[in-house]
Amino acid sequence: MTDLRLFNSLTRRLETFQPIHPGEARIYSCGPTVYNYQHVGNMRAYVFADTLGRVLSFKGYKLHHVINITDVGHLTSDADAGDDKMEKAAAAQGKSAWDIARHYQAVFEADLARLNIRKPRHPRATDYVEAMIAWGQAIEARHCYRLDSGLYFDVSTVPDYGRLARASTDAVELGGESRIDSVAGKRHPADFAIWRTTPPGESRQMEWDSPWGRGAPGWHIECSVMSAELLGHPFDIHTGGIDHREIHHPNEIAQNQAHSCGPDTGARIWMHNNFLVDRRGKMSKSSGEFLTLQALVDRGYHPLAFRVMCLQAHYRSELEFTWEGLGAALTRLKRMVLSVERLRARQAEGAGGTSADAELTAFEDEISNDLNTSNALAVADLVIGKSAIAPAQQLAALERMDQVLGLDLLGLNREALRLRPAQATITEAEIEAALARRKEARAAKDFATSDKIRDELAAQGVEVMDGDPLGWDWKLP
RNA sequence: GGCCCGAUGGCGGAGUGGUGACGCACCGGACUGCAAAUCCGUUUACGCCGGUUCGAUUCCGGCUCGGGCCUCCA
Repeated sequence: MTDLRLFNSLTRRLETFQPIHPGEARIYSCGPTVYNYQHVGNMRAYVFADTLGRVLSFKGYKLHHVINITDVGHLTSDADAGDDKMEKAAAAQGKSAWDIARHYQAVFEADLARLNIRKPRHPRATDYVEAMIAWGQAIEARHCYRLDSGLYFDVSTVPDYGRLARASTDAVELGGESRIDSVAGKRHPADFAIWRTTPPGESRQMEWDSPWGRGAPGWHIECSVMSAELLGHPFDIHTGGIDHREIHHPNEIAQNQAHSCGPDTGARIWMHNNFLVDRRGKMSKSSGEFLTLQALVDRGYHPLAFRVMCLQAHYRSELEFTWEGLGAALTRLKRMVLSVERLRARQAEGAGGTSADAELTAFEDEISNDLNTSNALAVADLVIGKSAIAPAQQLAALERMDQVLGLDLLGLNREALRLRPAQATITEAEIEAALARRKEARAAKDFATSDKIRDELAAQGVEVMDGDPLGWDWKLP
């Protein structure tokens, strides 16, 4: 079996995966704050985390995967002042913060399912507040100090703070002109809140009693606590978006070091996926407009086309989102699915032909090389096109590869990929009726009528496909 | 202002010190009443200037442009 080599952000090099617990792989992936919909850029992170998990399963490891749900409201701007996201959303929608969190968590989980992301554990931060308080108490004496606004972590008390971000404590301190006023009393600009005390006279919907007053936990503490509770420290791999490499994960590491009283970061390998970007830069929720998975579906693009799009690029590269690119991915997926249907029809031909062993080996080599899904996908296409391999063998190989690709290649069909755009003005029944009339006209060699019907359908976004068993498809923008 | 990353054909995107992935589009062919869908086949690239080398898209330096982080963020 090929060794699995993964890029560790901690060392900035490829490292061979060595499980801490023989035969097991334990992964923690930073999940979303559920105060709004997730955009497709967010979803790329989970396609990546899922692919990593699938590769480990493919290689025979028993997988323990956690994607947490941040349902505690954190702040919209400065780390220690400003509005709370969850409470702000609640106020805007006239619901409670708890309802907001439940709603967006449900939508998030449904989106994961539509992308064939296998169901990991989704612990909620609000279920671990007691443990967070206990963690804070454990590290307070040696690593924290109190201010009126809460309990703060002193980053100078742990070794190598910012190692992951490649920033030394000094560099952070000297970091040029600050664009944000820092909280009065903080010993160091990089110090962060373990607990945020609710200001006197105010109250929040989500708040708890603590030794530091009534308030809410800081954002960073939840990942330290939940990963320790659910996976045990140290665990194998911690994943997240590349933005977490600079602030959130260094802080998480600092907390872990403080708690274990040692240099250990809590996880052996830290991995970060790059952003999905558009012409103007990375997608961002705070900057207003953003694309949800549902917006793609509304336009008639199957969710798995987005997964193909993600898989075509390496997780460490920025990926450009365009509708043309999504359309290309959908076309590719359609053709792959069609090929599988064809292979299935030829399965009875017998077992003559070569095996697909060489391709399976090549496939494993690619995914073992820091998850080169781009090349792995190309190998899958190679299997489809290689007629020297017996159809049954081709199918078996594709089924095996799909354990990693997660495209449901053997379960999908062309009809399942034909999604009705939300703005379509014609119903499927009307289309079928028009096609029946067209069939009569063609039988009577009345091509003028036949072509007229076809033009009318085209005007309504429907593409007639006579030579295809499917008969018609939506023409996507 | 500080730190960091990227620049590959029409688009997206792998990868490599020397035989120029892959997908989509395009073009040609098959099929079709004509198209479309599908299948088969072909074409197009490595930002600029130097350096190292027998040879660089790949290594080094500079430049230009683009992006990220420094504030919640996948």
